[in-house]
Amino acid sequence: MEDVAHLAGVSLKSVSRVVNREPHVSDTLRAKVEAAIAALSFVPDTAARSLAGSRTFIVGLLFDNPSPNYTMKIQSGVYRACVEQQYHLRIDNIESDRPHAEVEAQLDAIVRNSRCDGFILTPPLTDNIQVLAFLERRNIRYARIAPNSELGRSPCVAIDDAAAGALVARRLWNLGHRRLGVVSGPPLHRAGDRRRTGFLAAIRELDPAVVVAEADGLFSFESGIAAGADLLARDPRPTAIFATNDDSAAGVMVACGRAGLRVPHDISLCGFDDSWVAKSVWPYLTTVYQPIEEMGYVAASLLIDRGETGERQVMLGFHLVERDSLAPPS
Amino acid sequence: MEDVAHLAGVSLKSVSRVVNREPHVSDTLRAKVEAAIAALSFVPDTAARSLAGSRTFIVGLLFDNPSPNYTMKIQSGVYRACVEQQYHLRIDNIESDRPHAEVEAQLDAIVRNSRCDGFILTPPLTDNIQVLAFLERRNIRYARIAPNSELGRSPCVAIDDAAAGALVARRLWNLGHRRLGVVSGPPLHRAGDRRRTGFLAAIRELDPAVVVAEADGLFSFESGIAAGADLLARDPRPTAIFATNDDSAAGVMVACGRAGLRVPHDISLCGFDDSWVAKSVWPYLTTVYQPIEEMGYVAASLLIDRGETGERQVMLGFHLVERDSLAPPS
DNA sequence: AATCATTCAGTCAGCGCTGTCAAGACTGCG
DNA sequence: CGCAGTCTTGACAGCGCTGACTGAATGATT
Repeated sequence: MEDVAHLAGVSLKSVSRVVNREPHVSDTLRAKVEAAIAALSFVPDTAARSLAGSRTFIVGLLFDNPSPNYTMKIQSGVYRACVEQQYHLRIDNIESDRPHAEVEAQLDAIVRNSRCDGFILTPPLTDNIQVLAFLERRNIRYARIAPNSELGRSPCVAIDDAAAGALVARRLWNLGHRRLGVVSGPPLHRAGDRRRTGFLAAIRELDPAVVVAEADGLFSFESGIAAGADLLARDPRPTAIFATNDDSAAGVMVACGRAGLRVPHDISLCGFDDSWVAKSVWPYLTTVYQPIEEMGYVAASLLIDRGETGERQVMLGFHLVERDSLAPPS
Repeated sequence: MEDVAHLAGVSLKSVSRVVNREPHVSDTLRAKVEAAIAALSFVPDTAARSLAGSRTFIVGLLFDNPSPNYTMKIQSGVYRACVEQQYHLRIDNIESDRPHAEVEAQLDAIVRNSRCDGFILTPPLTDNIQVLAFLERRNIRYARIAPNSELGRSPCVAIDDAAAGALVARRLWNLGHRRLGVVSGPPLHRAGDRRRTGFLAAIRELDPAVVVAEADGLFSFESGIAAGADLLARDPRPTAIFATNDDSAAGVMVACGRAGLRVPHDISLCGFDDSWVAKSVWPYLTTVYQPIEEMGYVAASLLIDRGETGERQVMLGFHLVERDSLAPPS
């Protein structure tokens, strides 16, 4: 930095001002400094910055029970935001199903150790009141991804799961399906539940007389097989099934195969997530895309911007990805 | 740290010595300091350590084209090693399929920006000579995961892919299969090729007269469908197929389904990786487990140990995970 | 014309640790 | 018993940057 200051003929502090985009810097000075920075391809030292200043230029990403696909996508979005803003990304893992005290200890170790500027929370951490309270007590900023409660409590980013469920409902309805089935997610997964209730509500609105067959799923492939078998055994048998995530949809597809039913000729099937499974089954799964990578990006941006911009709650879009698992009832 | 020194009645430097496990520290002093550290639950400040010293306590993990599953597993292994050694993990992404100069620029930005103690390289970066040369030119340490060439060039960790291929060959042979098929990986994936050649060599040894049907795959689901269809059309039709990764094995399974063949009753199928796909198909795939998470762990340990321990090249074990896709020929 | 507010640039201490050097306490050996 | 050599501890500067402060110059206000 000294070299830069020398080359530009200004003080160290002025270079610092330019680097940090502080106000009260004249255009000529800024220009000189920027030229010098470019000439020397100067990069400020993160360690020194965080030691001297109050920021650390690190955002922490907290995970729990990583579903590889989801986790990876969130991470790459967060990473992209970090690179753009010259921040670093630190990953940490929490096992939130441990006893209270132990979770607290894990958190404590992480925050002591990493002095992040803030954390990004992914489900199920997102709705873990204990974690939220801990962070608030320590006065640590955090942003949440896909929270299910107390949206105002922190910056957060999500999609409208109920509306997405309704979208699927309308699509199946418009195809002509009147005997519908739905596979739920784990009991505590509120987002999954909102997909289900949104679906149900939309059908009820279309025709209150239609009853939708329901089966319990756990968002796993295996649970999808069971739920599918369950649904297929109903009388009358559904002509279309909405599984609230892709893994269980893949399971339902296996159940269909075992029952001798071909997708989509004999039965239509729709998943949710547009995860990697959707293209690892045959036929390729029609599913709802949710912008997971983008959610990571937005969450990180929210955190880094330090509330300078207005929006604290961001709702992102979603859309149906039409592939090969939907058809009119035969 | 000052508080610790005070409480233990020693100098700052002595605390530093204990924290860094430096030699020439008496047991009594160490004990005093450790007690004080525990009492105050002191955690050294990483920023200050890296500013003052030569180490940064950060290991960088370099990725390219993340296959979510593999990437996640590597990452969690590396993470585990980092936590144990009080290091931090930084993730960075390289797009190595760009032109030479651009890759160089990406690398340059990363090393300038993050001053890591070393990097961990995953395939295909592992065998990218350009990346290796760059790091060496800058005198930056690195460890490689599953390299295919110049093993001695750096610390690295891998499995014996050829032996794993041979293991599959013997298993299928012992089941009684004599008409065999194999699905290869992408042309440049050397590890995949060694699985294939290891398989072929083992069969040749068992009976030189047996010819193995071969089909080209790309490690993708879709390519597996095509390769499976190809193999199934041969005359005589193979009774067992070895796909050199799980994704293509899943594709082969679809091809079998479409051809009206049931796995494993009509045809046996073996994958490789024990990735998450292996349990997202029905029947569950018998496959070769390779300790991906462990490879990440070992690579990070190799990097952090700074060559103090002897082993620079570590070969890890693998084993067959018997699930439901193998049976004697019908 | 005098006063005050505001913008712009610079000085300097110090963030929390480690590397270097030096001094004191030992040890072994002639 | 003395001297070189080794082990153990401490003093202190300084890593590269930023926050708090100071001072000068400019503009706005009475």
